Amino acid sequence: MATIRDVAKRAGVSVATVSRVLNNKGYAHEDTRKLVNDAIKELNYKPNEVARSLYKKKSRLIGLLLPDIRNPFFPELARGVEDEMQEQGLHLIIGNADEKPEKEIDYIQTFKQNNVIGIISATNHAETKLYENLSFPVVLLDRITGSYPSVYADGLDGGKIAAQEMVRRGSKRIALLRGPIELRTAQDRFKGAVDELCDANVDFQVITSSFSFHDAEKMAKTLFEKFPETDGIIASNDLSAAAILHEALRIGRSIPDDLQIIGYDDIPLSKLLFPSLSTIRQPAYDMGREAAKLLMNIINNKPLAQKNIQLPVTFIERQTTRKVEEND
Amino acid sequence: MATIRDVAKRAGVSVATVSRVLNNKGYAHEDTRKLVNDAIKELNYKPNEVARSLYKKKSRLIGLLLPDIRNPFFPELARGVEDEMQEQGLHLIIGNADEKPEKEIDYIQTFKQNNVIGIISATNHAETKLYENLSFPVVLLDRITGSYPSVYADGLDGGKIAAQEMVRRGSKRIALLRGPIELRTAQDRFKGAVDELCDANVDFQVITSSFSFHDAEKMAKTLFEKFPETDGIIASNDLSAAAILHEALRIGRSIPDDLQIIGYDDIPLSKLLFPSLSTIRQPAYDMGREAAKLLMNIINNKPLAQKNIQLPVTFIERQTTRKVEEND
DNA sequence: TTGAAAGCGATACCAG
DNA sequence: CTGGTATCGCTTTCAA
Repeated sequence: MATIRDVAKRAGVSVATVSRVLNNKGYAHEDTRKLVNDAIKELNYKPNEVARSLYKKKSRLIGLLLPDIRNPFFPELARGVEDEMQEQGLHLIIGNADEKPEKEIDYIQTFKQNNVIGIISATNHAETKLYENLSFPVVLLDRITGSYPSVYADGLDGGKIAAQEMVRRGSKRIALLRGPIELRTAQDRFKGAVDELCDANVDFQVITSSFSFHDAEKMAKTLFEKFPETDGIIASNDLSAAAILHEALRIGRSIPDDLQIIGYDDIPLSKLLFPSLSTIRQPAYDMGREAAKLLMNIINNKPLAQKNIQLPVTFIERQTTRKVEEND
Repeated sequence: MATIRDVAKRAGVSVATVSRVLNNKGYAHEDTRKLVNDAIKELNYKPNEVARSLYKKKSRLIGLLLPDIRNPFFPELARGVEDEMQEQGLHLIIGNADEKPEKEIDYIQTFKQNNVIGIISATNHAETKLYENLSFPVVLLDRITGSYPSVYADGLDGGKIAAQEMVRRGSKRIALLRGPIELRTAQDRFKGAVDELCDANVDFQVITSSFSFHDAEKMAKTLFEKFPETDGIIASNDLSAAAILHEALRIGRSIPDDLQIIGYDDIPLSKLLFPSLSTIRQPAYDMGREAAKLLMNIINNKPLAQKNIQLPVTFIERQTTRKVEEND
């Protein structure tokens, strides 16, 4: 690999000049500029990011921390972040924390050691001390705590809409899944639904469940054993909803006539389920993009319109809910 | 952040000594060693990977290139790679090439510039020149070309098994999906199936399809329009199979009585479909781990038992295929 | 067994 | 407008 020295020699100038041209900083005569640029092309020179990073204590890397790369919701977020960063000439180190704090610590360490200029985190432990004393900004994605800037979807509204749609379509004995207690986003959608259900003339049960694949199946079985009379289920995410749908069909429930299901997230596979899953859509890709933009604004010291960006959610009507007449 | 100088000062030794202790290289008196280690602990010193990397021209980073992070098969591979690397104290930069060569080039550039010590690639363009002239080893994952070491599952056998099971369970008019022509793995499973079907007393049709989410639905619709009399479908991957299953149920086909479906990959969601999807399982997680091990062996100049590692596939019987008596 | 000093490849200050 | 040079934090000869 050619170095800045090679370029300088070839162009017949000093490394300082090359550096200036490279970074469009300080003066450089038009002619020398051309000389340098030609040399750069001829040698196919690319600056060494490591050397740059060492001096400036800043790389062009962003750390992205995901809680569970197997849940299709997160790759979708990642795509949004990635696309936005790419447009800004930045790159991502994606870390999968796997819901384990040790892994998370380990990744944060790596991020630090590689001079990332910022972190976007969607893990479950951002409230803890892990993120303290960092010399670069942190943006939370799909997560909320008091202290960090964040991008998330409106969980209260999401829960509310889910409950409304469920009631409106006639379910009377509803099971409400409550995601991980420590996740503010999970609790928001839960609360939103609870509030709405309390006001409605329906019975409902609460079942606490994790977000992960592994637990979803067991949870689904238990649900139908304990509450066989349930005629409507508001799931905490699409993964759980898929497991529930599967189990419901297995035991011969008729969907949506006898049992309605509403998921949460709208992961790509939701529409491939059969019947396709009615769900509350979180704009995952856009959330990722917004988080990336927010982080960049912070890094560049741009004034922030708002520190916490909330995106709207929408009800996606598919086939696990019954049709009703529209009366707007 | 404390530097090696701080440690040296605190321990009352030179930076050279600290470095030696740090890397267990060269001599160091037991007492000084302790002195240094104490200082390291007290200051909570972590070596600056960037500086290290600049001097040695080697980082502790591995590049992992994925074609499509939204296809759940790939996160599974990634987990395998990640876990193995983590055990070796290495870290991953995951790049999502999105099936676009520009993105791939861009990531390879980033990998180079950040001194990765190796790349594991699962993209669709490894045959091209992108990977030439790299100063570090490349391992292909779920991909095969002549020139690079690789880890993959036995596609010929996979296709063969799928066809056997399909025929054995009584399908007579089979649609065989053929994945992307340029992917050797896709063609292997296709060929394996074709060979088997040719030998059997059945009709079959070939339909070419991509692996992506987006195209799956359209393809499914077309399939049933063009070949309504089909009674067995061998899909090119689980995503396509899910789309086909969805469409089949939508148009009222009875599964598996009237139509059997066999997928490929065994992504986590396959068992959550209803009926749950019979499929050919590729050991994705293990493939990831093996690829990581292979790469490390190459990096460490260990003798290789084999340059190309083929893992076995298995038929996972679920509910989109009919039961038959076992006669081993 | 230890330390001084020369890099690694870039940036940025300061002098000219 | 341009060039010399110290510097970023670490590793590795080479001498002592």
